[in-house]
Amino acid sequence: MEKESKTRIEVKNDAGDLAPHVYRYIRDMILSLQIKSGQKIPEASIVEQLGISRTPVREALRRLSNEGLVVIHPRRFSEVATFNDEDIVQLATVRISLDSLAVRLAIRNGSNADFIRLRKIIDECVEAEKSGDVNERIKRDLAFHIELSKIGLNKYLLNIQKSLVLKVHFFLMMKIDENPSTSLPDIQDHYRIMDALMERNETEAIKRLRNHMIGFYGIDKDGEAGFFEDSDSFI
Amino acid sequence: MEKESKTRIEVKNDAGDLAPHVYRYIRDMILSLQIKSGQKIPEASIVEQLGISRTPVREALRRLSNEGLVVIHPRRFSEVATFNDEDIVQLATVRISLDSLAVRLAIRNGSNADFIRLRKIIDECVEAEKSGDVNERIKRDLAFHIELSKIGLNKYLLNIQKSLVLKVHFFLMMKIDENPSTSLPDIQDHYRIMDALMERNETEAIKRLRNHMIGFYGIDKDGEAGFFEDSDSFI
DNA sequence: TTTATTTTTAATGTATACTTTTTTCTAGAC
DNA sequence: GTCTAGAAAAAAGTATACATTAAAAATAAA
Repeated sequence: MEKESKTRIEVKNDAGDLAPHVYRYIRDMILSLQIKSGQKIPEASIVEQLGISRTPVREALRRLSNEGLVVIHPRRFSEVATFNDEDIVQLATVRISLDSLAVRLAIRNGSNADFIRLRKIIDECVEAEKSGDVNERIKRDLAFHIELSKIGLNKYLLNIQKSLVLKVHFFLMMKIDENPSTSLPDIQDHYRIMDALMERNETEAIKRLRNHMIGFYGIDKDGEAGFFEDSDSFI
Repeated sequence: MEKESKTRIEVKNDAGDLAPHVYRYIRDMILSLQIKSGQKIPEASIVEQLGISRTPVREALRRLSNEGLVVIHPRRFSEVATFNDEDIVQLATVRISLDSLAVRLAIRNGSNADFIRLRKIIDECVEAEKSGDVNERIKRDLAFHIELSKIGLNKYLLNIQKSLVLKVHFFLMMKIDENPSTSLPDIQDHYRIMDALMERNETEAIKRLRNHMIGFYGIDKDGEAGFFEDSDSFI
């Protein structure tokens, strides 16, 4: 009761804009594994937790569905999406293509100041790892990839990357929850990519980026991303 | 009055699912230029046209906003999105990366039957061009790229491509509306890409695909800024 | 005539009421 | 004991009512 009314007040603070709040609320519940894969998300439960009406809740759920974090079964229920290993390979496959593009664009459009900002994000990721905050560790890891796309100044690329990264974030949190000793992508790789970026060495940056992702996602030559070996040919 | 009730009945036919109908209704209004770039889309106008309530209309508008065909100004109004040449260069830049990936995946996962289906789509596009149906001509042209992604069996790639192609569709319709003599992408290129696909010649297929898109959109080989300035080939 | 202020209006955001469908629970048959 | 049928409940889809805000209009002041 006490908690409910508190939340209500907080959400109501900048009313007229409930849906984005609810969106973040549910999204963060999912990313922090307070609701897990396959678990139902009844509109009523969110309504009751936030003390608002169904309208903005439905809007938030639809948006999350669009982003693939929630699956809506019409007239039945909404549930947290499930990602299997095949899904993640598919995600990674697209990400490798787009991150490669991001590197190219970043080298063309990025200033040294941009790259220094990028390096700072890696530093923060290292900090998070030291402190043991896994969620923050993952967030900063992925923030590197997002920032890289930002530097490229292509809004469509950036939007797509955000949407993909959101799902990867959830997947990694899940994996770690299942098995706390799950290894994460090697942060040091990011520094290596950075070095190539600052030298404006596109080929090398892309090569390191691909190794980084292919290595982590375990995509072998027979897997989908095996193609990426000889592909500095395109674009 | 008469028209209103007719539409209402039609929409109500499979009620319980109004939002998707409304989504398609507004989307097709936009793609067919019945509502043009920058024009406002008051919820009330759709409500009145379809004889339904605001709820599913709002849902449809939000979805269109997610897909970038509509811009929602909170508490003010929704309008049809505007795409300038820079936007289209950015879109095309991402598409080239993703279509290249699509070619790789298609060669890896596609059967001969898949490619025959693909060729049929090109044939239909040629038909549409002969018949002078510009909308169908564009639709079939883009259907080729969508089908190519479908063959690759990567759902994330496919979703992204659909979303990008939707915007390109609108942009091309707009350009043709502004200047009816606007040239469209060369259909024959699709046959050339097809040939390489059937030979499972990845390098050649990608090369032809890139030439196809770069040629039309006037993007330089670095995947960066376009050259609309000096190319009257483009619009 | 112009500009500032107030009022009105029109539009969106939110809450609630109503409808329809799906699920759950229970009673009865086998 | 389980299976089926029907009633009851729960949940989502839709419609409508209400609240809030921003634009437009109207009025007042300079």
